[in-house]
Amino acid sequence: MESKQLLTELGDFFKIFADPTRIRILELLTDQEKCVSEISELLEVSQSAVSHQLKLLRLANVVSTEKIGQTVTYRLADDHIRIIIKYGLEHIKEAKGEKN
Amino acid sequence: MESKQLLTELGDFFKIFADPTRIRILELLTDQEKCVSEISELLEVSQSAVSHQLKLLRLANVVSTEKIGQTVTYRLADDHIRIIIKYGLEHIKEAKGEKN
DNA sequence: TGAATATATGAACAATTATTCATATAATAA
DNA sequence: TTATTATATGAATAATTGTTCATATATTCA
Repeated sequence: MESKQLLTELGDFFKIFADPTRIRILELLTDQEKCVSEISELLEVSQSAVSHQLKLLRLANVVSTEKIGQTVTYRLADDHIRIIIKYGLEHIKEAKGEKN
Repeated sequence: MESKQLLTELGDFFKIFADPTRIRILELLTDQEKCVSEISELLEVSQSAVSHQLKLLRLANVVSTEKIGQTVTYRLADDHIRIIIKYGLEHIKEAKGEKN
């Protein structure tokens, strides 16, 4: 059994995925890195809201950034993120399937 | 790109993991099924709080139950849950390691 | 039937959080 | 330098949520 503190940190980590805007950003970054304005336009979420959420993603080590000129490019930090999203999607798709 | 609605459902799915009590319950059930009172005692969380959280876990298809007599046994619904917890733990342990 | 045990649940309060709005910072172009 | 563009951020409001307390339901035992 892992320590209570570590599991609380794990809960905090999963909070990152527990918001529609953030999970949409992460899924968008699964295939390709993108800059803030692209994310904002593709998801139809205000630039401010996107920046706020990207900050949380960055603080959680879930995305990394690269600044070139005025634009900041965001990408997934590592493959754990891809895998977690993948298995989450599989689970809910299966759960949906089993309802029929 | 997955649909906005599906990704919102995915966000809701991850909310399940985004609470210290729930993630501790899930980690506890990783190795062995347990009944409500065992969970309550092992985690030192009130029976009421545990039952409330177990209900959410059940509604999200994350655990399944079996009632025998007065006791209700809870277990993880499928291996996706184990895998998601596993990769989550790996991610935060690595992130910790990289700080040093 | 009545008492005891295991689990579930409704209501309410406290705490957390996502967005908007306004504005700040930084980089480029004119 | 001034204007423009890209991104970041502080404050405030609205909405969501986890726990506690009290109580309900269900099962077993005497």
